[in-house]
Amino acid sequence: MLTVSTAREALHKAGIRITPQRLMVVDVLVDNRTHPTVDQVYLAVSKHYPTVSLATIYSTLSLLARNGLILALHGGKDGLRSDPETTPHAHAYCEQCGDVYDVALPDEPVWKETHLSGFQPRHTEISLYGLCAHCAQTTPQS
Amino acid sequence: MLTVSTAREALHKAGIRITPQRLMVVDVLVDNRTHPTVDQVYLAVSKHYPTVSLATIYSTLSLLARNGLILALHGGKDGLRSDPETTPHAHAYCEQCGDVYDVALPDEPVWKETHLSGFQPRHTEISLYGLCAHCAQTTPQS
DNA sequence: CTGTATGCAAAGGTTTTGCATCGGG
DNA sequence: CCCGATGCAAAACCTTTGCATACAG
Repeated sequence: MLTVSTAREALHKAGIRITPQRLMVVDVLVDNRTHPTVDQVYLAVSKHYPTVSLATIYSTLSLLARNGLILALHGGKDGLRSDPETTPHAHAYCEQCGDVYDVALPDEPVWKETHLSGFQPRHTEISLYGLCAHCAQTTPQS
Repeated sequence: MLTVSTAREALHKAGIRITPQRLMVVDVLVDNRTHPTVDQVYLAVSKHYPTVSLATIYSTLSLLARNGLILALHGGKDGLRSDPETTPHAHAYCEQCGDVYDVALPDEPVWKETHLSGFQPRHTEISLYGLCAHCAQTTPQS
């Protein structure tokens, strides 16, 4: 799980500059299980650092993702979301309310190595689309 | 696997009008294993139906997806792609050349029912990001 | 000091929308 | 015939880019 010190360390080791903006983005994501959109991260950082720009948020998120510190989620329709939990798990997107939930995976690998035919995966994204428990009640059947 | 007649039947059963544009989109996707982007579908349909509009392609693809006739893939960076093969399988996106490959899955379900905590999945998308066999050679390591 | 990161604004690309017209059932 | 589908264009949206300035190391 992401922490400010591990992020500091990892970025330093990769020869990447530690800036207050980057630390602020990390700080917003630490222990954050809400899978925030880029805009939500931007707003949260803005509160403590009002002059930050959206472009910096994008660049920082992609930097953190490239260095394996966070995951980039492409499932929803609100654009990119971020997840500080990088251990394997799936994400459930509610098509009604838009919320995103974590879903645990079995320990066995999901796909067969022999079926990759030479493809070398770097990261995986498993997305479930449907209705969350709450919306399934209020919207019985579509 | 999608065919023109199954599509006709399914749309008719759902009380949805059969239009030449819609049939043309289906026709482009039948037996198509290239995971075409929206634009590629548009161009292919345009060849036989020059007055078709991009908006119609979007609406038709979303219609077919809503009715379970095709899958919508959100993995790549070229926007939405379509897949007429709706049985469970994963997709491998090459970050170098952008090509999309099919990956077979084991027969066992991927996630634990008990971990869905009430979420009702309607469809699933499993995306692998990395380098395809060809690009892995030419671009040894990043 | 030096070169990278930032902020700003503008551009880029994809997808959606509004509305008049067309045409399938 | 009628209501949904289409085509067109504009709008909305998310994300990237270019460039001058600021600042981390």
